[in-house]
Amino acid sequence: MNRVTAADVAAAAGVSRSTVSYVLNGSDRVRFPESTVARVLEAAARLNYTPNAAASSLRRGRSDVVLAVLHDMPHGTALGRLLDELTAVVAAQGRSLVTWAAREGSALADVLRDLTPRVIVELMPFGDEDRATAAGSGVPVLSAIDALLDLESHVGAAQVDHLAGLGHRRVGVVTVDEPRVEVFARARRASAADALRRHGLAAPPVAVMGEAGAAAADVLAESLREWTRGPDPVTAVACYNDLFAAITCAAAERAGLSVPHDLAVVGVDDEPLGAWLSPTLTTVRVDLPALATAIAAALAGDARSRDVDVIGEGRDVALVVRGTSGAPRSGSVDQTSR
Amino acid sequence: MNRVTAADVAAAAGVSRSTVSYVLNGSDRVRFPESTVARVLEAAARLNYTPNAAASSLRRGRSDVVLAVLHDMPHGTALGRLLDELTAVVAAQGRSLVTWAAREGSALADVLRDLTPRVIVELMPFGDEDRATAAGSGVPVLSAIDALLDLESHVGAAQVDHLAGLGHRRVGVVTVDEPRVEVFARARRASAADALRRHGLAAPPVAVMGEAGAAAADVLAESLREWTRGPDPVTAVACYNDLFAAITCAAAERAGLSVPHDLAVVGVDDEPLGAWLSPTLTTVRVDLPALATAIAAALAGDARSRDVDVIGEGRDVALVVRGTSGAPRSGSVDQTSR
DNA sequence: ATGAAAGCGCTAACAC
DNA sequence: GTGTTAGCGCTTTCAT
Repeated sequence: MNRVTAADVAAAAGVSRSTVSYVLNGSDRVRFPESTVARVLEAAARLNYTPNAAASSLRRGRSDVVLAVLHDMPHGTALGRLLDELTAVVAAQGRSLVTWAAREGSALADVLRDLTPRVIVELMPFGDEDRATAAGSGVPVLSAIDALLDLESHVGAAQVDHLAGLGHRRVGVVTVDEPRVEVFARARRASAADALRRHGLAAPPVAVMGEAGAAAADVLAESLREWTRGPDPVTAVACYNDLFAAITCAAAERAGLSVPHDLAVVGVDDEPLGAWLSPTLTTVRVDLPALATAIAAALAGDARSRDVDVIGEGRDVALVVRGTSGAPRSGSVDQTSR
Repeated sequence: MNRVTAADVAAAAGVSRSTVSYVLNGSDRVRFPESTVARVLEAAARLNYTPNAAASSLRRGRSDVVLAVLHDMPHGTALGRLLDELTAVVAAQGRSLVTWAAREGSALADVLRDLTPRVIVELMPFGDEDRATAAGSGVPVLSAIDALLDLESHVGAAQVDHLAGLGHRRVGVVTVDEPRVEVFARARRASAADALRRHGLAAPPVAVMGEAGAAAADVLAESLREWTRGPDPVTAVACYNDLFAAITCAAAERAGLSVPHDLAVVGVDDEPLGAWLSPTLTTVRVDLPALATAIAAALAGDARSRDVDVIGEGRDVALVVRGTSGAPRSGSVDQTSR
């Protein structure tokens, strides 16, 4: 099947190629009589004409493709929700959002050889090389990193506010050691630590987890035993995400701690499965649709050559209170009254 | 910043535009002296030259973009694994895989106006409209649907084989009513039913679930009570995926059934969180990397204008045996001996 | 109101 | 070996 070009449509409609272009692009500059428009439209439909995207972007000097870049980190459902929403709002702008997952060994330069997007949306922090590529390519980069970090900075706070509100005085932090999410993990635990300070509580003990493999719970159980020993035991844990919250619950059981009575656990991301753990998982849900909208708005404002930072709103973080969090058992040791 | 073109590089290197093109594309037809090559490469690097993808695909008459199409169904981590792997193998072919999520209201035609991929990979069944668009666009479609269905047809069988092997004689099925995954859900439950027949067991009672909302477990608990009533109770359940398996476990508890003693439960997808449920979730893991490789191989064979079906291999399905599955309690009622 | 014509940046056949 | 040249299909200015 030979591709149908505008010339074919023009011939079929008995007009020139430029008329076809005008009619199809609905230029405001020129108005064509109904009959001409109808003839062109009919011919285009009959021949199943699809404009050549490459020719069109070459001539216009720009494309209507928006490229969202993330990496191959096994991500939960949260990022999927963000991408779905982003796809929709970008589509509403008459552009197309496609996603590309960077991997160890694959460079942004590769995809930019095959595709010149109108703008690149940075959803995961670029490495130095990719950053240089993006900068040199002349394609504007819309970075969502600051917005994401802003959101993250409320995540740990939401966890701690909830736990402190329940009366917990010693809170531990379970974080993850994984380079690709390091920046987010750091933001989450930093905001948790900040919140603890704000509540006048001690700095948290931190357990840094590697792979979420089978041994993870044993390792963590050891930390929990240590944290809960002594006169001033940890009674609550703020976890990096729901997966590690689930592991923490399993670790608690192995350490002989009952959740939530001996230990309250709070995750992040509101994974669907978390609602069906027993006890059901208390978690922090981030409002990704709102972030998608913010990104889309920045996109509409059309970052020229300078990067644009989306400013997320702090309240786009909501606690989902379920079974793994409750008040500490009969007050802390240092509260002898009552 | 004005875009650097091949002409700029040519001027800087003191050669013609075609030489630049030849050198950069490494044509086999012509061989240039080291010095020329070096000069061109140096100039390109120094000017930070990026070829214009649109011009290049326009001229070549094709692009090196592969477009993977799926829909906005909230998918688990399994599909993410598939996409990551696919991105990698496609990159190894010197092409770029980008992903586009179709949504209610957004059409494939929209993205094809902004992007002309070399081939479209159909990961979720197209609707009639998108199928027509794809066909009319002249872009070959590589459908992974048949391969996915082939895989699915082994999923239910793997669940049932495991359960029958443990001695279960009455097995129920929990499936989902969601148009976007209907074809896969049907394949899973059909293969479970087939397997039961093969084992000489009765056709399964089927619970069709809607949303995985809070009420889901109550609804399902009612079904479980019914199934386990009477002389020939259901002792095991094959679930659509891990989420519904978790809901089934919760429902079992509400129905006063102990998992796995009164009821064995098997999921699908090997969601990371499933390993931390209690009891830990037995599940079926599908070998997506193998599927990605198969798709990539078909891609390399370069579907001309006809669609190509990837043939998946049945053994790319593996049972992950964990805590929710065990032998039925002291044999079935009809096994009076022993 | 419509058409002719000039490229967008690149590739590749062909000439020198 | 290297340069010249002719478009790929489209948009858009400028004539008519």
